[in-house]
Amino acid sequence: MPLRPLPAVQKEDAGRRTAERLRLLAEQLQPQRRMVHTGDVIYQAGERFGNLYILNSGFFKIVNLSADGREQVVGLKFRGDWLGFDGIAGQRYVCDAVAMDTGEVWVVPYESLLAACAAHPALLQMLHAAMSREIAHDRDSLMSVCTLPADARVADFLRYWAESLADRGMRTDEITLRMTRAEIGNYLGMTLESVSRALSRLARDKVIGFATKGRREVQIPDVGALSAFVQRCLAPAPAMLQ
Amino acid sequence: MPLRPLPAVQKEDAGRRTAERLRLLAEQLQPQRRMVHTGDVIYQAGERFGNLYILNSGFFKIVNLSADGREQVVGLKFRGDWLGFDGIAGQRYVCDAVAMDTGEVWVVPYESLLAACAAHPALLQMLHAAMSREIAHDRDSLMSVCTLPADARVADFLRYWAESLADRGMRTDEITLRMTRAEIGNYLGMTLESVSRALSRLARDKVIGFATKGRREVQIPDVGALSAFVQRCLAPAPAMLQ
DNA sequence: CGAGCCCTTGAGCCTTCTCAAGAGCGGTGG
DNA sequence: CCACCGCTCTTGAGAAGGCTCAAGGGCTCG
Repeated sequence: MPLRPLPAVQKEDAGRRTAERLRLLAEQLQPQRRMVHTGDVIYQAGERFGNLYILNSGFFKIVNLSADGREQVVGLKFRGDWLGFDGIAGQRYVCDAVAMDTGEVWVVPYESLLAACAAHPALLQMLHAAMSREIAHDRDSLMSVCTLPADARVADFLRYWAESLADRGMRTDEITLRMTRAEIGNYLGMTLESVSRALSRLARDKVIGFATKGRREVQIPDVGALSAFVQRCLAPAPAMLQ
Repeated sequence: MPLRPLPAVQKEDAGRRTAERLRLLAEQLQPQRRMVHTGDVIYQAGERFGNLYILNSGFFKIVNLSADGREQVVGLKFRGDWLGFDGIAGQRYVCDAVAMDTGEVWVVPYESLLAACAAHPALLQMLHAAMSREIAHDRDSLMSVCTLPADARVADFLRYWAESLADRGMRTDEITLRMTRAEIGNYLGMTLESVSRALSRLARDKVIGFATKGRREVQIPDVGALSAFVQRCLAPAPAMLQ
């Protein structure tokens, strides 16, 4: 039985790849840069599509709205991620993109991006890779929500957040959740109380720790322990012997 | 309160659009055509990426596999849909694509597609629109699973299936589910028993009907009734007065 | 120092899952 | 032709995970 994701070899160059990609994009697209602050909305469902956005720093959440008023966080975006793909097909965005922190986004008019892609095939490759990654990740999200019990979902969420940071060369031993319990619960399909209980259990099991002040900072001494915790949730049989 | 999706005006030309798109693709890409039968696997997780596929007829399911052996249906594909986007980023497919019926897929080598796109910008537009649609739909799936109770999820699933057929100009008053209760449950994050109970309830409420023989065929006299049922599930207050 | 959030924790309830039994349908072989 | 087998589906009863409701504590900011 295969038991570990093992996300390929990339230790010291974590983040360098992202930085390199961003450098290339900046160079070839010369995008307009725009500072954002917590709560800023970069685009909104229903708004006419025109730009894609590249996140140079900060964090974003993507919020989906249904016709009947349900509202759900369906994605999280980190440095190097693209935003706005959902708008291409219908020429209107179908989600809101909301900043969860101070940061900088690059504005890339879709039409001029296409023009640039025609000249630089590597650009097109990056665009497609970004869309592909988003599709693959959305599916993983769906699988987590569908197949994991609540506690494991929270653990997997933290693992995902930590790994996203690690991929970009950022610290993961102490991370700052940019979301309230309610937002996390919304993203994971559970209530804020359940999120809180799950975090308490993770802390009790020493899989995570809380900083001295505030429960927004989470210490993750070992990301692998989070994966192990998920596995433990999936194998309910305590396996008394052997 | 906005209460109805109202998916734009497209009655008699439903399906014509799809057919037109396919005609264009066939013409410009001259793809290799490949017949498939129920259970055939077009590509598999881990396999080296090279081709995208366009579904000309039949139905596919996309199955995601986790490192620890969980398996989940994360997508359904109908005529005109593209398959294989998940493989672009990592140069390996990360899902299985499995035929649920006899059908025909067109094989489109990614590299030659890019070459064709360079010559025909409309092609690139179609490619991006397909990827964009997939991203938007994956998010809707996540929202359904996260925000709807079991019964509503099943109703919404039927609505989605019926609308997918309608968009392609196919009948929706009587549809044949290509999936077992177990597969539907897996896709929706619930057990097969819950799916069965939900379908029974939908039938009892006359929102759907079952054909004389076999419970695989579902009669949907009015797709709108499915949406209404979803709304009813969301508004638990019986609203006794007024 | 008080107001407004956000978070935690408990108790009871409800939806959904689990386990189990049985029916319907289709295929196979005696 | 019919008996049998395997698979799928339905339905019930009981268990349980997660939700709802409620109370209380901690931060932050004015």
